[in-house]
Amino acid sequence: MKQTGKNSSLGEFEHIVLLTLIRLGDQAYGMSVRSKINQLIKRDISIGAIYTTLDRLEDKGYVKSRLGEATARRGGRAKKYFSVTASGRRVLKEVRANLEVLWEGVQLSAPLAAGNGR
Amino acid sequence: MKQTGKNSSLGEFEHIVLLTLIRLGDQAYGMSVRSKINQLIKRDISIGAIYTTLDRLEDKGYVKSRLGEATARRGGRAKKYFSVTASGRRVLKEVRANLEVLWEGVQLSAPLAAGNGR
DNA sequence: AGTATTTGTTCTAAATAGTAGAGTATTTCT
DNA sequence: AGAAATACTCTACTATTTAGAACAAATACT
Repeated sequence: MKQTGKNSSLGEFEHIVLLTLIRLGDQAYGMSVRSKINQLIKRDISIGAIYTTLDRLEDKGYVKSRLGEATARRGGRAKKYFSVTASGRRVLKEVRANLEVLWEGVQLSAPLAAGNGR
Repeated sequence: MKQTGKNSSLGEFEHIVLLTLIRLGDQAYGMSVRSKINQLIKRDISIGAIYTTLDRLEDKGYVKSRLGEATARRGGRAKKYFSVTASGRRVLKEVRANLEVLWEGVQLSAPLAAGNGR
């Protein structure tokens, strides 16, 4: 009875988006996710990239969405809010655990023992 | 003068492979990378997946390879050893830094207010 | 009212990354 | 020589990432 719960992995960007959604809480929607990512790490992602990822994440059941109402500001049209599901949090936790194992003991910095080059 | 040093990011699996190479040190070659990954995180990757990723990583300049000699054991044919370049370490460092920022303050665990599960 | 501007999402197309597995080389053991 | 073991190559395919134009809806301005 292989309880192989799928290859619990996340694409690199899916990982980023999921974390950002959690960060933004109830203020997470396409545009805000985009600017938050741009703010947190220096990476300018197109808006299309955000939505395709959000959609895929929803297909996988890692996020769910709800439609909001328009706000009273110029162009403030209805937003589509996203939130991370329990399943999404679980996979995030697993990915994190794997990363911790993989990074454990890895020392980047100085190539000390490399035999003084040559 | 945009010193845009590329979108320093790494695919999810590239990330894993790079870390594993560092772990294995001078004993890193296709087959050992595969079994090491399988050992560290529970993930059974095909051998083909390992090599295509290794090749791609080499194209990007994140790893370099050298050919070893055959060892005196049944089937011990010549191995192709891989090592992470300075550039590879650099990108790894950047990815790590980004991940740290993204995870900062993110609390997964208890959905306290979620209404007792379900 | 009519139109420009702004905020926001959809859709489409294309490039990059991830994955499996069969095929090919060697090498030792019997 | 033939079998078994270790290792790498190659090919094909699927999934993820990415950009940007198109579309929608709401307010601001004249």
